[in-house]
Amino acid sequence: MAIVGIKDIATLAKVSPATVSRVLSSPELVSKKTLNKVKKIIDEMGYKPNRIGASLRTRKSGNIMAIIPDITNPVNAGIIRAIEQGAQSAGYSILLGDTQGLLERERHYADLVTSGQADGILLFCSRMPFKVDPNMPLAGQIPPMVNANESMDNDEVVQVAVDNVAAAKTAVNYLIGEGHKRIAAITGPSDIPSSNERLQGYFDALQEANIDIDSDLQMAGDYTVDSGINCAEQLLLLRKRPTAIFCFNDEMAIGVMKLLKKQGFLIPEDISVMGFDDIHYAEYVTPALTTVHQPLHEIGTTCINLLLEQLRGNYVVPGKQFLPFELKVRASTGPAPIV
Amino acid sequence: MAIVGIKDIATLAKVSPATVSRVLSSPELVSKKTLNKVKKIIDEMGYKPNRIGASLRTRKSGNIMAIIPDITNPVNAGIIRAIEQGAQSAGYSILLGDTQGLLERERHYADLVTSGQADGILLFCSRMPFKVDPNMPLAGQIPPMVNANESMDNDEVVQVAVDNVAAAKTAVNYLIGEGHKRIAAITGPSDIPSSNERLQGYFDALQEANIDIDSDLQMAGDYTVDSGINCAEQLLLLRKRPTAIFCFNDEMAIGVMKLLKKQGFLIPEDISVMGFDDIHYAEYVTPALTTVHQPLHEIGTTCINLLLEQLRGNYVVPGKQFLPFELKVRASTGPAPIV
DNA sequence: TAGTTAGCTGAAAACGATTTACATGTTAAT
DNA sequence: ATTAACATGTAAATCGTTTTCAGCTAACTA
Repeated sequence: MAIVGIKDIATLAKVSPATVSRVLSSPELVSKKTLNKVKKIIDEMGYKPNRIGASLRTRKSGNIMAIIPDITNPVNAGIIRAIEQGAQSAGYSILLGDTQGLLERERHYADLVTSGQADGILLFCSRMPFKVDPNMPLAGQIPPMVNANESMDNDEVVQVAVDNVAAAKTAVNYLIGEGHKRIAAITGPSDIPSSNERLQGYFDALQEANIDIDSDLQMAGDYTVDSGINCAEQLLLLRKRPTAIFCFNDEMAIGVMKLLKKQGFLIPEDISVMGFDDIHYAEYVTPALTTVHQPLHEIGTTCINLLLEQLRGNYVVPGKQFLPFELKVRASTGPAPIV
Repeated sequence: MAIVGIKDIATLAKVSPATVSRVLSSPELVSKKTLNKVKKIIDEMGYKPNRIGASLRTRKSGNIMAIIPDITNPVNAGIIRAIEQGAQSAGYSILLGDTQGLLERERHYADLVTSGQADGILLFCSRMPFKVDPNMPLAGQIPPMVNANESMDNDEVVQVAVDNVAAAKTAVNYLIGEGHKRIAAITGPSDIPSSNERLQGYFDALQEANIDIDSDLQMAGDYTVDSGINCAEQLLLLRKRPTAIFCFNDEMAIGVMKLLKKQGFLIPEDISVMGFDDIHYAEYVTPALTTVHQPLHEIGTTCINLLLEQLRGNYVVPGKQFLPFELKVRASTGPAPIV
């Protein structure tokens, strides 16, 4: 493809390659006359500078590596979309790595930075993909990086997310406010920080309201619709059923609703269902799902901006940066049934 | 980061850089003894070859550019996921370009190939992002490319998709078989090939069944939930309402169902609703949506395989390659109401 | 023993840009 | 006329690999 190089342009324009390079990257150093002459030739020949050559010299690839556990998850897709926009308008391209939760693949993709293919990392997982010496300050040991959504257990990392503890607490408080006392929680996998944080919020809310914690009401799901169904089944089998079910994501809430409807339960008259994430479809299931809204676009732009800032060589203060969540009350929750 | 280079390894191992390179890429050319010695040093030093340097020399970037109109569309996300898997196991990384339907951005991303950043293109849009001379054979004018889903109007391009005409025809035939005679169609944007193909299938089915085509029953949506709602509103205002509504994607079908339920219509007793795509959530709306299933994973793997084949330098026969669709009959469709 | 051959290895030239250091030419000031 | 300052342009080094070509050694053949 790239049959025409900077030397060809230089020859045709009767200048040196250096001048052509300057025309492209620092035009203010070139006289108007030569500038136009060279630009014209570049246009005529349809010359596109070879980025690889430039990268080698400048040690910048112009790429950003995004490492995501699952791109089909609408939460991730929404964030990625915003990120991609921000990256593109700063002249960066996004390298996408879908890891399916495998550490091995997280490492593989992280290595692309080490090997010069990318200049920074957006990490949507909770594990550190680089070998680091815990006794040394982290800065300097890893490339520019922002950790999003699933937060890493490391204060020195720049992190962006919703305050899962507070968000879950808000959700449960709302249910308590509706008179619910037996509130079940369907969690995500126990090794996922977001799930544990939400569980913490759930505990906090119950404790503050002096409601006893009943471990029968905590079910471990895995963020899939099917696991929502399974957990709901278990909950319905209990002698003392919950009057509300708080699912740690919308997918599981959808599963729960599916089962409840199948068994003839009325939502929310018999049992209230609360989700988390506010995915696009939450609004369109029946009844519309009450859930905690995550500001996907804002998360995305915050991530990319924090990363770009680092790439510009500026200091970014590490630690968690929380973005505002919002409780979306819809039709799947209501007052606790009167016994 | 990449503080240690091939020369450092060479020096440490007391061999030449050439030998180190051979250890990495053609170990069979190196004696066992040197091989082990060099490998050990590489390991110790945690050396990762700089891909940019290698790319410059080999003229291969190891990247594949995927150009998608919208990553938040579950259909695209599903396909991308399969693609990403296939690419990674062949040693390629995916560069993601979300264009939001803008030709300008399609071009921008396509240029990444021209500038050496990527070796091939996966194109999910229907416009040719390269300047081509229509009088010359296409091969040789463009880089390795596969066009997916939204088919380009060009026989010389390698294309992968579901046969939209046949799929839509199957869907409508099913409705006709259920006794429907007034079948509405809510299309996508008129400049999107997939929508026009589905419309063709709709026409074909009606014609074969000798059902008059009523242009009042064709509404132009834009593949969003809201447009489904709007179009459905228009349809309900008609003097002679349809007994079935065929939406050209599931999103719009979800919108239609939302409005129908709000207005108190029974689905499918009063009006049947049919979707297209079979997105994950189609199964979980109420009533579960009858729709045409697209084999996302298969589309993805076929795409990437056809591209990899080209990247290996092998000839791939151009033209459309159809993948099998499947009509998923669920609860949103049923027999036409008796008048 | 000399001549091949096979198997390894190293030196050096790419790849395509950027950038530093320097040269040239022009203008203005002394 | 001399010099300084500035504008503009050039040559050459550089980035980190791969790969060609040639050279060396050791083993094999005649």
